[in-house]
Amino acid sequence: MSDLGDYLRKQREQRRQSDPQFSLRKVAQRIGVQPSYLSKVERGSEGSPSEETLRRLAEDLNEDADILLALGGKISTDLASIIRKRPKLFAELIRDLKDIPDHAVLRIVREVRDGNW
Amino acid sequence: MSDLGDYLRKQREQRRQSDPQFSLRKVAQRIGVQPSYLSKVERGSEGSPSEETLRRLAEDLNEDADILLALGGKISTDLASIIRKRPKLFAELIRDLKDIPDHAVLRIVREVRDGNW
DNA sequence: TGTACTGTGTAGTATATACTACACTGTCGA
DNA sequence: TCGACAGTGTAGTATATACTACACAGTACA
Repeated sequence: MSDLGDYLRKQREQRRQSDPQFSLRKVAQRIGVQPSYLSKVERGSEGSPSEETLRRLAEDLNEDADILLALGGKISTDLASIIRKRPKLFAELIRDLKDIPDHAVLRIVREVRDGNW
Repeated sequence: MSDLGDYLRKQREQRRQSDPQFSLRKVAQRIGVQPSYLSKVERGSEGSPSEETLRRLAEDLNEDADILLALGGKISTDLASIIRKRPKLFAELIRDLKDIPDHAVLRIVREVRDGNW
């Protein structure tokens, strides 16, 4: 039911196979939430955690924060703030890139990185 | 104090000079909010209106919705959803574009549009 | 067999969001 | 001077968000 929940449980269980420190309760304690809450999040019977909590989860599970945030229906505030500074420009770009395949977008990323602009 | 409020008031007042239908009360009625609420929004003594309300405002004032949303601290849900579908890719791209000047970003937009990818 | 874990269910809560309802005051033209 | 506008101030509200607190049942191992 919940993409985020399924993903989190899968990753945590995997980690848990080689390290008992990745029980639900231990993770919950490390990231600073109640185990019952994390349990509900993993089973999708709760809305998405806050950005802060998702970031702590990402760090603890060694996952990419942007991915967890996306699965939780959020966008990193630093990205949002970059976009908000030039809303028309980024709106145009992002909508244009909507249907462009990954490899082509990656080529643009590489071009930008190389300074070919 | 409020960028959004200042902007809205300025645009509305300007429109009002040539068309009395742009009084605060008239606009409020057309977009479906109480005049007192719009008044507070324009003076920045209220948080940002919802995306829906900002969109109606943009339409009524003939302004760009992405700009009003940005001033209101929001990002269009359609953009957010495009990003969330490929979070790593877009996160990387957007962070890389953070300090790239407008004209260079525009060149990329044009390239994408021309299919040079 | 007990104690030390595991995950889960139920109920409640503080804070924020996005407004409404209504009364009030001021201005301006007829 | 009055009626129809204009904008504003105060108070209240429904809903969502992001959790907590605590009790409970099952499993394992010493």
